[in-house]
Amino acid sequence: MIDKAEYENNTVTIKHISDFDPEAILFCGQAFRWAREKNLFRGVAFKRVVCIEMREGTLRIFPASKKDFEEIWEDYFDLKRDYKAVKDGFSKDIILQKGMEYAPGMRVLNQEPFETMISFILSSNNNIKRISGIIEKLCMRYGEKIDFAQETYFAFPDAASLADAEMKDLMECGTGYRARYVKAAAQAVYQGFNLQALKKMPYAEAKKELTGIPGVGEKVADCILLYSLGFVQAFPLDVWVRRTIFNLYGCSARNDKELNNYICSRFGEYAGLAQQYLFHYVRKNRLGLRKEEYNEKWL
DNA sequence: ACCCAGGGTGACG
DNA sequence: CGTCACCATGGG
Repeated sequence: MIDKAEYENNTVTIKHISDFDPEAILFCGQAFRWAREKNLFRGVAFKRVVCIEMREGTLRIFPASKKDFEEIWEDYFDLKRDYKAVKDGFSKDIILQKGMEYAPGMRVLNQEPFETMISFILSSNNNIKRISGIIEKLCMRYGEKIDFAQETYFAFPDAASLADAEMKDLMECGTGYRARYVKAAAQAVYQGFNLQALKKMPYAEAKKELTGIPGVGEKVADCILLYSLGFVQAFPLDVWVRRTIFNLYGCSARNDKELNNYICSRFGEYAGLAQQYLFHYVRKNRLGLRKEEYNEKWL
């Protein structure tokens, strides 16, 4: 848990925060709209620009009022969750232990559902650097202007503006063959598909609803569920995590059903958080590319 | 010239 | 149900 927050000069200050590593949290591939300037991290979310700074165990969030913190950032940064307890539950897993050791301050954000949906539709068969670039161009073309510190930023576009977008313009942003998915998904939301309502459904049902949207398959659905709808059991299976499960864990599942059972029984109700430690760890260290590599390199 | 990147879709068996 | 070519685009 965290110490009580203090509010002063439009800045929220939280002392003695142990499980919070901005670099890991913001650049592990779950969010795409953060930038770093030395020790300062600046991001755009909820149509605002916000900065965070970690110094000697103290986290500062600004500009942010008490109201902003309680209504937005406390949940966005998942500050109500006890990550120590979560990590204790994972401590018997020797591979996961390495992941938690590599980034003890990893957290899973709770982002805006529509932004998360579009962002991960764009992630398919793509890489993180390029995804960020595409999203930035979409924001510049379709997002609301935000003036902050003598500079102009752009909010993530709402469903209406992307639903009305011309394919040619979407392509110019670099979306490639995913342009039609972006437009169709935005149209679905604009015409009433209620992302927030998924929060109240069981995991399987919410996932089924999401996979009905063009460009959203199993993996992207799990990303939306985990990163924006509070389903911490959702376990996005990308190429890295898949390699990890088979090459490092030695899973021998023959199909998706067996694989899901393996993950569920192995990682439990917080599987999605485990996934985040694993993904960051193996991707940054380029582990699990082939069988037995883990043992060769680390044991 | 190839291969890969936080995959999804549609066709085919 | 499982497999597979194809899909834009940029970087190695």
